[in-house]
Amino acid sequence: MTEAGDERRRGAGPPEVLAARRHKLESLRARGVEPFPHGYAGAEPIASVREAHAGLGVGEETIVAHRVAGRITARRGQGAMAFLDLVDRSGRIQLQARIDELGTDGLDLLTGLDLGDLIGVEGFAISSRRGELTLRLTAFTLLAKSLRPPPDKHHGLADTETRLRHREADLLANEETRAVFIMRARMVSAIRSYLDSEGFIEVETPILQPLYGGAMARPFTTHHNALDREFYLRIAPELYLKRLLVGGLERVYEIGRLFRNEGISTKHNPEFTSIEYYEAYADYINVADRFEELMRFVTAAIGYRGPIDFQRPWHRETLTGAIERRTGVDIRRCHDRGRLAGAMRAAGLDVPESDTWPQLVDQLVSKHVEPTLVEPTFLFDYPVETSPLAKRHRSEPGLVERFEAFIAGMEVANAFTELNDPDEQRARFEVQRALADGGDEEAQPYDAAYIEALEYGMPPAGGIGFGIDRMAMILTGRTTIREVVLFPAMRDT
RNA sequence: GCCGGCGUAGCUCAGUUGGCAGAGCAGCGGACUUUUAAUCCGAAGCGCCUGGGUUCGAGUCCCAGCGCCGGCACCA
Repeated sequence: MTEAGDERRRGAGPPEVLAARRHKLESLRARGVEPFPHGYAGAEPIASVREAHAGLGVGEETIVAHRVAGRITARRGQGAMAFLDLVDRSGRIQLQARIDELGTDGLDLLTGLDLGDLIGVEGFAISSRRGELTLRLTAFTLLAKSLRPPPDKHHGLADTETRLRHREADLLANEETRAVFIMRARMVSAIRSYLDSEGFIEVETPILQPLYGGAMARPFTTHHNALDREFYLRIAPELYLKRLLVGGLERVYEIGRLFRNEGISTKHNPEFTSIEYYEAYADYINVADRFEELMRFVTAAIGYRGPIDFQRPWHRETLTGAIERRTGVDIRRCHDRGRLAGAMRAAGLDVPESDTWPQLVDQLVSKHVEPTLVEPTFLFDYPVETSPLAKRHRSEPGLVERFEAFIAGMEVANAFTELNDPDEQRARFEVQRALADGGDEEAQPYDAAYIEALEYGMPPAGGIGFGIDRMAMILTGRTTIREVVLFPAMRDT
C-alpha cells in the first residue's frame, strides 16, 4: 500500500481495523486504564529469563518470579486461560494468563489487548506441557497501546517498499531484520575495540567542508547563511585526518557518514558510512597486513559463520598482473590513451569513446577483474594518474603504492602509502586542476591548506578507508546496501 | 538517465479467453483451562497505484504518469 493510499483513506474515514483500535483505546480509558504510562522500571531482558531456566524439565514449575516488558506478538486463547507471546530486544517468551491468577476482569483486559500492544508483566517461570519456557502471570500492565495493526504474524512484512519506508514495521515484524542491524552494530563495535586496543584514537573532522577532497566523486553542496558561503558535504575525511598525523596524533581513525552525489544502486546509497584510519611510520604493506588482522578479529568477535574464509591469508596480486591475466592487456606498455584503446580493441574489449586513460583502466578492473575476486583479495600498485594522494612506488615507475581490497566481487577498501612530499602533492593537485578545467567533474580540487599542512612535515604513513555498509553486506550475507542501511534514500511519493 | 518486471483488504497472496472482486492471517461477535504461523462457529472488511482511452462491460486490453524491484550507465 502506498502513502498516497493511506492519505486518501484517511480523508474518507479510517479502515475498520484502525477504527477498532481507536475504539479500544477509548474503552480502556473509560475503564480507568492509562494506555500510555510513563515507564516500567526493573524489567529484565527475556534472554536472561531463558538463561536462568535453561535446565528446566518438561512440565516443571518454579516459584522464581520475573518481570519483563515487550510487545505482544501472538495470542492463543483457551477461554479461562490464554497463551501470549511477548517479544523484547533480546528474544521471545511465552506468557500464560490464567483466570485463577488474574481474575475475570484481569483476564478479560489482557485478552482484550491487541497484537502489537506493549505490556509489562510479572510471573513465575514454568515449563509448559510441551516443554516451552513460560511465565505464569501474576500481574500485567499496559505500557503503550498500539493503534496500527502489526504485519501478518506468520508471513511478516514482505513488501520491499513498505519495509524500507517504514523500517520500524520491518523491524517489529521481521526478526531477521533485527538480527542484521544488531550484527552491523556489533561489527562496528568490534572495529572500534580493535583499533582502540592498537593505540588508535577516534576523532571527528568536518562534515561541512569549505573544499571537498580525498576521493573522486561529485559532492552535495549546501549554504551557510551567517557566513554566506557554500559548503560541501564531505566525500571523504582523508585530508583532515592526515593533517592530524602532521599534528602528531600518529594513529587516528574516524567512523562517519560520507555523501556522494551520484547514482543509487544495490551497492550505492548517497550517504554511507566509512571508516578511515591512518598510521604513522607504516607503509601500504603494513596497512594490508593490519587490515587482514582487523578482519580476522572482527569476524571472530561477531561469530561470522558465512561462506567467506577470513582466517586464511588473503590473495595478493598486482593490479597490472590481474588485468593482464584476465584480459591479456598489459597496461604498463600502453602509457597513452591511444595505445591502451588499441590493445583493448585487439583483445576484443569495449572501448567507450569518451573515456580517458584512467577511466579505461577503471573499466578493465571493474568489468573484468573485480567480478572474479570473490575470496578476500588485495590488488597492489595502481597508476599514478588514478591516485593523486598516494606516494610514488619505491621501485615501479609510473605506479603508486596503493591497494584496493575486494570481497565477494565488490571493492571494499582503498589504501596507500600516503604522499607526504608537499611539493609533489602540489604538482599532483595541479594535474587534477588541469583535468577539472578540461571538464572532469570528479577531479580533486586544489587544497592549499592541505599543502601548507604537509609543509610542516608529515611522517611517512599508511592509511586505509573502507565502507562499513559494504562490509556489513558481506558479513550479514545481504546482496543490497538497502538491507544494511536502516533508512536508505528513497524517492518522494 | 535508459531498458524490463511489478503495484488487488491492515498484512501475505489468488483472480482463467474482458462478464457480479476472493482466500488465509489480523480485526469484530460467540464457544473453549496446556496452546505453540494456522481450535471451532458466525458476521464484516477491497474507489484493484493515479489519470486518460478502447468496449455493452476493464483488476484484466491500450496510452501517459507515480512508486518499488532487477539490469545498464555513473560510482565506493
